Amino acid sequence: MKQKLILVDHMPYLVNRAGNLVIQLFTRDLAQWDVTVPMWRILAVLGEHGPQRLVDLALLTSIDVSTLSRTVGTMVRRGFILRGVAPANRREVVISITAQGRKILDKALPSAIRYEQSLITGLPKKDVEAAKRVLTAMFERLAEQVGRSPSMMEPSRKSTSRRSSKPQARK
Amino acid sequence: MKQKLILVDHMPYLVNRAGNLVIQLFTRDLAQWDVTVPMWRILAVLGEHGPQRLVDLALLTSIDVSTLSRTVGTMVRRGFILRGVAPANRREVVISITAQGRKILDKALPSAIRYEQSLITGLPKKDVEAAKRVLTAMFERLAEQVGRSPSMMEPSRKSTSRRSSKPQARK
DNA sequence: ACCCTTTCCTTGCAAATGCAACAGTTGCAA
DNA sequence: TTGCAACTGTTGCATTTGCAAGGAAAGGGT
Repeated sequence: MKQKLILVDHMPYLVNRAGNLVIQLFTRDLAQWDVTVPMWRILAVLGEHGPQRLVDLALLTSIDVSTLSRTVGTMVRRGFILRGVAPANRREVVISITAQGRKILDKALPSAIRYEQSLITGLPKKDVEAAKRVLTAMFERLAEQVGRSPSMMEPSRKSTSRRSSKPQARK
Repeated sequence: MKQKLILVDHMPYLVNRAGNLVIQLFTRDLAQWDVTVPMWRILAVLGEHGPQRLVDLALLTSIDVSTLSRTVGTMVRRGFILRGVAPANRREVVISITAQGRKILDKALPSAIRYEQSLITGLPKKDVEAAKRVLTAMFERLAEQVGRSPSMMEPSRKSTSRRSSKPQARK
């Protein structure tokens, strides 16, 4: 029997297309403060949790470490944040928000809240809550899996011939 | 008074991070068929709705037309789909699935369904349904707005002086 | 019939992004 | 102490992706 699949009812599709659009418009929204979404997230996290190492920032913002490294660079240059070295561990970098960064954060924050509102107003509160639960659950579930192919870091085994299950698909 | 914002409760963040991860793992999953996510969507849509013009395909898959054009190119080269010219309107391109494409679709389809299952099993059905409603609603709401600066896709209103509020943010 | 506008697709291009490779540190066990 | 393994961050690089420009075709009014 031939199975069927309705794309507009397929969770992966729904989540991804919504996610893309959400980012896209939020980006525009933030543009008025001359801030990108990654920057915004960094500021928000620093404001919420205080100074962070790069790795932790990566976890808290869901931004790749390499991307983060670069973004942090430009933010430092702009005076939004500081990049210091941890005294106890010289390989660690400690990112903290500056007064100027805080100012930007405070200006952009209402905008972010308004944006979220614009997304969910009119929808049943119950549904929105449920959606948040589902999204969080899915994310956690996936985050757990995500480390299982790209570069495996399993127990003792080290740099063996890492199998390449690259998403690659030839042109 | 200083407002606060908990990132992990912020809908834009939740949707986007989930969306990114969902795509990422789905990409890996599809790699075994040597198919990318955009390709998968194209196949799924063609299988569900039959032959389509490029523009319509763009709407149905939420893929940018330019990206679509290229992806279609590689898929044609691989024999998954056909790109013909509409007899009635020579500027229109009509994309249709081939037997080989159908075969790929049929092979990848169970994988897609399984993947969706892996995302939502264990979660309350009510919540999942609610999540789908919310995601759809948000998307539609955003899609309506998205045409207000970049390149609008509404059938009715024509192209006026599209103002450019680029997401640009200097380095 | 002609011109101007709109539609549809393709292509150029630049920004974003994720992975791999690297280099500097630290931790730990022999 | 020495040496290897793990951790942290940066950079190179290739891929992806969305916007803008371009060109061909169709529509519509005069």
